[in-house]
Formats: sequence, structure tokens, C-alpha cells
Amino acid sequence: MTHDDFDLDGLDSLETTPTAPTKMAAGSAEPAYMVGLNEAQRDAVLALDGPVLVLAGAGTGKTRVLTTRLSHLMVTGKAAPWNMLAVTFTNKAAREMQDRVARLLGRPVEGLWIGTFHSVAAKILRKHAEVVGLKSNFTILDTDDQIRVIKQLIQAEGIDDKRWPARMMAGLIDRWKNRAATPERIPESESYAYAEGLGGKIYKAYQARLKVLNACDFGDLLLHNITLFQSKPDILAQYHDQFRYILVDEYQDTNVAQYLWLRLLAQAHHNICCVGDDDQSIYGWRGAEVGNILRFSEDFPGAKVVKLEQNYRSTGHILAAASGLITANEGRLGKTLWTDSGNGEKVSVRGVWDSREEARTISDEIESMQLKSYPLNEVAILVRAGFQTREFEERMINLGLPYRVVGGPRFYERAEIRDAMAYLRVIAQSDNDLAFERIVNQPKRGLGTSTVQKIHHLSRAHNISMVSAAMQITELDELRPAARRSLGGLMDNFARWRGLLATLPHTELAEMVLEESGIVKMWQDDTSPQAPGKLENLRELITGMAEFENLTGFLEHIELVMENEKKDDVAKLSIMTLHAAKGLEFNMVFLPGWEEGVFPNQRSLDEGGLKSLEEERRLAYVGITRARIKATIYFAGSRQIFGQWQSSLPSRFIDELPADHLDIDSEQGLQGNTARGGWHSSEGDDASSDDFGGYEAYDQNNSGSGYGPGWQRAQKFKAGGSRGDKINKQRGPKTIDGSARRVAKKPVVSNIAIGERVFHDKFGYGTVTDAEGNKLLVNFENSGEKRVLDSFVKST
DNA sequence: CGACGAGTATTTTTT
DNA sequence: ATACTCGTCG
Repeated sequence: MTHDDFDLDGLDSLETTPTAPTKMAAGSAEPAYMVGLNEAQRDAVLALDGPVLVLAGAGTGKTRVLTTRLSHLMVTGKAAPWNMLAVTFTNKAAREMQDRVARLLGRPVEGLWIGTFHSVAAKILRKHAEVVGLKSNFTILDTDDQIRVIKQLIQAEGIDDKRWPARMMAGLIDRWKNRAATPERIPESESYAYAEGLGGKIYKAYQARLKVLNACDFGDLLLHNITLFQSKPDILAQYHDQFRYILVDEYQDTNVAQYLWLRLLAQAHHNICCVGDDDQSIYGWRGAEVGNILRFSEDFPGAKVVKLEQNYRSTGHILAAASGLITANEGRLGKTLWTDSGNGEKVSVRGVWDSREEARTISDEIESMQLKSYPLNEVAILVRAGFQTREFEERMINLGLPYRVVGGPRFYERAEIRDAMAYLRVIAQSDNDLAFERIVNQPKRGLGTSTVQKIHHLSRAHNISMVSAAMQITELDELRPAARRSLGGLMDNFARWRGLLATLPHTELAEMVLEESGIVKMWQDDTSPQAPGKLENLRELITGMAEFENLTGFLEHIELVMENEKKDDVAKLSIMTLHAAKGLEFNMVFLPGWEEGVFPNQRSLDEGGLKSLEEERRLAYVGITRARIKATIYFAGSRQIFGQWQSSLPSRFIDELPADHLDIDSEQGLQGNTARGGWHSSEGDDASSDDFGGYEAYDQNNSGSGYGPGWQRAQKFKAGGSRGDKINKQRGPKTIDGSARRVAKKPVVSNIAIGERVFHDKFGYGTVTDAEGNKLLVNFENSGEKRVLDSFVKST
């Protein structure tokens, strides 16, 4: 799929009221929008000229400063909206900034250049595309497209793409581009990272191919900008003239290319204000250079540095715990968050037997909060990696707690949506070969690789697009009759659909395309539990289209539309990764899985050593500082990873937390030998006693030393030996006991109860409606009522 | 061409 | 465990 104009909306939407002068607050020299700023924030807002670095700790009012600064620049008459450039990383952040400026000034602002690095770069590049050998209507490839193109090239090169996957080459190219390395500039030695030295050659070929396709990938947007600016000083000067003030959000996440890009744009006037927090740099693995923010004062001599340290979000204990942890990092600019709003509760640290118990304890606690009418949208479970969400999800379904998993697969990234989009793209942009290739045999219509190869061949031989080639090849005798007929039918369809483009409303056309292409039928015939959802998604796609005037408009805006996740009125608790949580805040935050290997993540450590460890630590810091009122950290004695039970040791980060601000057992009690007592003394009787056996088992596993101070002791044990040896797979009496207990409400012969929610690998989730012996009648949400043996379903 | 079985690799994610 | 990719066989 291609992303044409994928996210330029932040830049040229808002066709509302024209700019009008804003009044200062009556009688005072201080404009209304400045009221309530603290000293540091004020400093940051008022330092309009010259380079400024705003070191904004978590929860210190960073966005407020950014937006106030923009407003102030306008109101003081220093800059018109179009003289300011504000760059962010995500469309969401850009939109928020746009909205908040409007709110601050009490009116929408037109003409502001607020957008992501990529969208701004794309907009600039479209104006001067010919300089880098593209046409201004170039398409932007996403990762999938990129890989497909690369795959063709490495096959052409005769490289074994099993040993050297295209994905790997794509990663390599991305990393080069992140560092602004064009094919000519990559170090010889790095070429050997792929296929015995062919890496550079493929990179070169790939860039050449993109030019032919009139396309570029995400990395190119920045890279081409840099090339453009460097080779055409007059064009650069134009932008110097236009962007008199530059603002950058999340500067700690910039990569080398983005840094160079900014430097080029700022080099004439040096009016660049970067806001960021070195302690929250968590995207090193995708090219971000913490060094950019650490070096700011050297890169921009005379820079004013403002530290925002007063935190308006969290309690004293939470801040102290997070601050104490982060001091273990070496390379940091150093700041200490403080608050004047009291200490609050200490950060809890709890040890549990295994990841199941972890999920159960947390979900039980959330359930009891819900019973007290606590707003669940103020509660979050933040995990290190996606796989950890599953256990929690299952618990939440079981307990009937409303939840949402943030950052699951995006709507527009789903295969069925991409397929539908590809059809529409081929219709709207007749030469979109990548879209064509995606759907030429989707649904299956007997056009496999050999047919595609032939089309390819013809396309290259005559230097025409694949779509034209496909059209022509049906006239020739190249294909098997069946393939020829099939392809001919498809091409006729496309021609007919394209003809209807002008007359038929685009929603109707889309419906027709989905029907006639066979996509709808394909999913109707599919018996997998996902299939109904896919059809629903497709319907949603059509519904979404109705808001747009025409197909082109829709294609351009698709991404944003899809991001508009359906809003729900029910307050839901959030389950998400720590990465996804950056920038968010919640009253209550649960932080499970603080174990060596999981967090810090073993893989990360293996690859990046100390640097990665520090990044993991920053991630921990980000996690704790998401909490306003209460943060609870968990670690489990064993956890199922890749289907294997592995024993685990508490994270070193737990050791690094300052003990004064921790509450190491709270009600659940993890004081080693007194664990028993701890469990018994907790008042909720059903959850407690069945865990008992687990504790004994754990004690055995740890040479009888137990927890409590034991978790510290465990730290010492682990020093030499790396990670978890496998423990016995049998889980002791605890689990058996536990599940029997859980279903005790309405027992049947099977140990699954009528009315219980279950999960089936094939049919998905459902509710048990009847049972006979070990045979269950289950009403599945997606596949209707079925009889299954109890051993094939899991109670959720 | 397509279905099926074997083998493999499983962090984090935006554009 | 599981999902996804690749290769073989019908």
C-alpha cells in the first residue's frame, strides 16, 4: 500500500477563521495565556530568540510551554503563523498542539506549520521533487512495500533471501537513512552486514528502483530534504526566510537525519527551540540519538537551557522513587523533579508466584476498585512487551472488566483494509504497481508467481507500469489460457470501475469493488473466528468513506480517519506497553513483569549492552512517572515465555529504587517466611488461600530462603548465572486447586461451569450454555453455538 | 496453482 | 504456544 499525502492534514486543514490580533489581558502587561506559568516555564516561553533547550521532565508542563511559546510569538508580532515551524513525531502530537494553541488563543489559527517531521518533509519535497529526481506526485512506501521492492532486487541479484531476508536489508537501509547515509556515503565495512558485502549494492539498486517507481520511503523524505537543502542553497534560503522560528517536540527522540534537517533549517537565524527530556529517551532502537539532546549546547552555541523540574502530576514518593532510579544512569544532563503537592503513598513492590497470579492479583485489585466506583479510565497496566497483555486481557474478560489494549494492530494496517485500499488505489492511480501487485491474486484467482513474473518481465522490457503490462499481456499468448482469462477479467473489471469513478458515488463504487473483486466472498467463506471481524472492518471502511467528497480525498485522509478509534462512553482501564504510555498519565499505574530478562529485556541487553540497559532504565522511569497517585510494581517467580515456564529473578531496577519511598509488601505480604501469614491475613478469602502451595514451591526453588529480603538475596544469586533455568513444568497443587475453586459457583461434571466464559483456539471466545459430562454447548461470539469437549476450551 | 506440513523466530513502533 | 514463512507434493 502506498501512503499518498498520508499525513499532511495537520498542515493544511483548519480552514476556519482567519488570524486576528489577540488582546492582552486587560490592564496588565501579561497576556492571559501566560497566567499560571511558573518561573522556569515563563523563562522558556519568553526566550524567543536564539537557540533554546527546554529540558522538560515528566509532567512539568512541556506542551503548555510549547503552545504558549507559539502563541506568544504570534501575539507579540514576532512571527506570523506561517513563519513558525513546529515539528513532532506523531500525528497525534501535532494535532494536539494545533488544538491547544487554538484553545489558548481562543480561536483557531490558520497557516501554522505544525506537523510531523515526515509530513513537513513530504510537503517540502513535493514542491521541489524534481531536484532529487522525483515527480511531485511521488508515492510514499510503507514498510511492506519497501520489503516487497527489496525482495525483488535481492532475487534479481541471486541472493538467497532465506539466508539474507529482505526484512533485514530493509532494516539496514532504514538505519542508514536514519543516520543520513546515502548509498555513496555508507562505510564500506557496513556493506558486509548483508550478504557478504552486497548490502551497499542493494541499497544503491533500491534507490534507483524507487526513482523509477516515482516513490520514496519514510527515510527518504528526510534524506531527500537534506540533499535538496545542501544542493540548492537558494531553496534553503527560501525556507530560512519563511521559518523564522522553529520548535521541536520530543527532541530526545530525533535521529541523525532529523538533527541535520533541523540544523539546516535553523542555520540562518538560530531561532530553534527544542523541548525534550533526556531521561525519557526510549527510542534508541529505532535510530533516536540521545546524543542530540545531550550535545545541544555545543551544536547551537549560546544556547539558553531551561530546566522544567516542578512536576504537576505525581506525588512526592512516586517522583522520588523514579528520580532515585534514574540516577543510576550515566549519560544524562541531570535534573530532579519535585512537587509541592505532598508525598502521597509510597510505591508498592510486590512479588508473586507466577505470571498468572500476577494477572489475577492485579485484576482482582482493579475489580475491587471498580466496585467502589473508581473510574477505570484512570487505571493502567503498563507492560514491557506486547505478549504480556494477553494474560491480562483474559483476566479482564473473565471478570467482565471493561478494558482496552492500546496500540494493537492499527485499523488501516490490517490486511483486509490494505487489500481494499489497494483496489481503490489501482483504480484511482492507474499506475500504482505496488497496490496492483498486492491484490493481483487476492483473493486467489489463479494468478500466482509465474504469472506475476511474466507481467513483471513485460513491464521491465517495455518500461511500462505493471498495470499497463498486465493489460497488454492479456492480448498476447504468453499466459496459460486460464491465467489469461482470469487476468483479463480482472483488468476488464478495473477498466470498468475506473470508468465509473466519475459517475458513481465513491462509496457505491467501493462496495461494488469489494463485491465483484471477490474480497467479500473470500471472508464470508472463511471460517476462522477473525473473519466476521474482517467483514465488519470492511463495512466500517465504506462508512468512513462517506465523509469524503471523492475517492482521492478519501485515500489522502485515510490514515487520520482510521486513527479516529471509536470513542466509547464506558470508562475502560488501559493495557499497553510502556512505549505506548509515554506522554500519558493515570491515577493508578500497575507495572507488572519487573524481572530480569523481561525488564530489562534480555534481547535488548544482548544487543545494546550498557547503552540499552540505560534505555531500559529510562523506560522504567517513564513507567513510574505515568502515575499520579499510585504506582505498583510486580515481579513474578516464574513466567511462561514462548510456551516454556521459566523461573525469573526480580529486576535489578527494583534494587535501584530508593527504599525510603517503597512499600515492599503491602497487604499481600511478600516477607519470605511470613508469606503464609501474609496471605492468610489478607481479608479477601477466596484469592488468598489457593496460592499458598505456590509459595512453598517457590521457597524450595530458592533454596528455602524465600522472598522478602529474599528478593534482595536473589539479586546476589543471579550475579553470575544469567537467566532463568527452566523450572519444573508441573505447577504444583496451586493451579489445580485454584481453577476448581474459581468455578465453584455452578459446578458440572466437567470443571467448566455453565455460564462461564471460555476460549477456544478455533472458535474464539464464547459462553457455556449447557454441559453434559465433559461435553459442552458453547455459544461462540463469532461462530455461533457449537458442541465441544471441555478439554478443548480454556476458562478465561 | 494451491493446500498442507515443517521449520523458525518471536521487544519496543512511528512515519 | 504460536504465528508466519517457505518448500514440497498433489
